[in-house]
Amino acid sequence: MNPAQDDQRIESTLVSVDVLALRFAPDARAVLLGVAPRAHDPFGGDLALPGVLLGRGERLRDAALRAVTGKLGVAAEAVTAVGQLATFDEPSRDPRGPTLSVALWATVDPGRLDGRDGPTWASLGDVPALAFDHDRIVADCRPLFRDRLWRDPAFTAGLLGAEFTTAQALDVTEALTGDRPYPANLGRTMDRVPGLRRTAQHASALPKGGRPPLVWRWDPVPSGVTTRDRS
Amino acid sequence: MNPAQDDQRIESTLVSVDVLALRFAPDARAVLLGVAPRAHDPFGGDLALPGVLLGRGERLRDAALRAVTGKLGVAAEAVTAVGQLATFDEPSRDPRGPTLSVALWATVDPGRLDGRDGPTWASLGDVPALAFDHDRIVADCRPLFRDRLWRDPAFTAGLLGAEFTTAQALDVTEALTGDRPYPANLGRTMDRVPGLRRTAQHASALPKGGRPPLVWRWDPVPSGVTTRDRS
DNA sequence: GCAAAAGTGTTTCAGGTACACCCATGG
DNA sequence: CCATGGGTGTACCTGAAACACTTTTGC
Repeated sequence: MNPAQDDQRIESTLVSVDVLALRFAPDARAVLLGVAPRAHDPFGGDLALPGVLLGRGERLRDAALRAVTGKLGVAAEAVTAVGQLATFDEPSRDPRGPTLSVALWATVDPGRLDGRDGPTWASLGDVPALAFDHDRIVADCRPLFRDRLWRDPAFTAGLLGAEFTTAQALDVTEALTGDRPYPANLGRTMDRVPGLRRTAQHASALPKGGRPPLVWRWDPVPSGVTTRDRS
Repeated sequence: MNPAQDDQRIESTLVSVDVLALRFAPDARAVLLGVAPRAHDPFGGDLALPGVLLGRGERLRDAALRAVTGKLGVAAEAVTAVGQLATFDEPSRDPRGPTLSVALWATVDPGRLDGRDGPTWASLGDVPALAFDHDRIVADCRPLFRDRLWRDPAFTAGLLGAEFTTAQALDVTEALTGDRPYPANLGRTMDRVPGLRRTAQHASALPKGGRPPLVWRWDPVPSGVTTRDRS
């Protein structure tokens, strides 16, 4: 109707990128979420998801890496994959003013973590109270993890690593879906995952005896920080 | 590590909201996508998805309504539901500078459109070339529609209206999934959709004869612009 | 009554779930 | 050789797909 109607608005919203950094801990047999105490107010000292403000022209994945390296102290090389989850637009979610929050997931390879373990890693099954609306973000995104496991190869490979055993796959599945599948059925599920192969190897040395589990491997994938995101 | 590390960046990215406005046309038996010629450069005159810059503190859904009313000339009351799709962060997607694009869907009730049909409605099966990266946005979001149909009640009810026939349900399903289900099977699918009920009524007057299809209705839902989005 | 289009019931098949059984290891 | 735990094969069950058949309309 009004032909002079224009795109321009005086002030634009700030965009923050909040990361749900996931890491599988084989020893604890749990999937951990990276959280860090906030350095400044608001919520100074409280635990929160690592997040940064998105810079002008910055890619979401780059901002996510910045958040994970800066706030969690995780080396960039330890981040195996990054992907998109959802966007939260509640204007009052940040007391400093309206801020859009784009939630991303990132998977961390515990093998590539440098020594000192600065950040707090909370078990996904027992996440402490977090600053801002991060509790809600975690709650809303948890079912999205469940959907991605075994369906999104980048996510799954990022979480489990290039090589893993059936036992570890069982643990991860239990952590993300809530119940532990029968090993036989999970094996068949994994057979249907493109790019995933059984190897002839068996992992030795289980803590308490038992048959050594099969080793699975992703086939060609060059790897690096991969994601099949719209960008 | 560096305790003085700060959230603040000098300049923040602009956020645009681009809307995939869907409308079911019972006569054409097709699902249409709302597109409009751009008023200004860049891409002046080219067709594009309706989009606006997100104002400071503005909700995504409000921006989407602003886009649909302003760019498509659709009355706000005709928008039956709004929801989130994905975020696109390619920095070069807008020649004017880096802009984040949050893609939303909106459903439009053709019955509540005011007379003059300003906007172009393109069949989802035959979308013309669009400005910016909107071709890619449409391509990426199309499978998301398929997932939402019969699973997201807000989306489904928004698209089909409060009351619809089996024949219309068949048309919509075919438009969104690519193939037409057997009427019997679709009926059973709809029986499993929460809130959806068969009525005793039959629609009369088919164009070319044939048995009059059943009428389906959503039960209590107050309606209005509904969405079950994280916000 | 013939064509068109929905609705009903039934068959079939694939997928997932459950489980009984076998195998390999530590003690 | 026993406990532990993964692997193999198989039975079962649910849910979706396909189709024959019936019902209701327009011409």
